[in-house]
Amino acid sequence: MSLKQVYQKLFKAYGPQHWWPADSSFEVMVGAILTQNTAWTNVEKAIHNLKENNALNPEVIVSTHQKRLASWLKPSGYFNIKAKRLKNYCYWYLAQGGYDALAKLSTGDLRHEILSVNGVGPETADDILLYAFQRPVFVIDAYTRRIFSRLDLLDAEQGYDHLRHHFEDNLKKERDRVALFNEYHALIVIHAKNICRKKPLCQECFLVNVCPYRLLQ
DNA sequence: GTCCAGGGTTCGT
DNA sequence: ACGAACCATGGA
Repeated sequence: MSLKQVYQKLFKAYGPQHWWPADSSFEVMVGAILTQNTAWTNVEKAIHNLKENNALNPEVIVSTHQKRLASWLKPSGYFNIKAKRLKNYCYWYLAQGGYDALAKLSTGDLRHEILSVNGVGPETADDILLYAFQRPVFVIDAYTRRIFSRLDLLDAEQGYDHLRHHFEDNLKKERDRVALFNEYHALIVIHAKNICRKKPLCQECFLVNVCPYRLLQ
């Protein structure tokens, strides 16, 4: 089975996911940082708090005391470290001249820049590149490793960039890779969280043939 | 009560 | 290279 075929099966099974849910590109970036190692429903509460305090913009975030910012982020967990990371990101974001200035950079340069922010690692950076800057980068997360290694479509022990390039190169010829990668990552996540968790047969990976739901056969 | 989320990133060893 | 630390919230 090819990566393209897996995508087609996922799309047929679940349909379009309309990611990333947000009112602005900045909200996408904030969400990408806050969702590190935490459930999305909790991130929504934290973003709600920011909106309620008119703080969903980089200027307010950099000028808000970390303790106060952390109190708004509390529902998303790791609030102290995330307050720090969010401020780091916003300080960098403003120093770079904001969205329009950053959007002028090549994808490679932009990725390198984003990764220079303390608290932003490869997955968060790629979320931002793909969902906020519409760049054709493939996001690798724990689900991607688990599902595709179970299918023997990748080696889970490989490093992040190796796996990312594996997907990007394999899908190089596809049209509109931004839309494709956008939907693909969302489908992987939705598939992983929705199906088979209670079923022993497909606890590790829901894409194998034994999956009782048979969604992907 | 236990487990697990769109579970990642940094820092110390 | 590997483990530890960071953390809230609710549904299964």
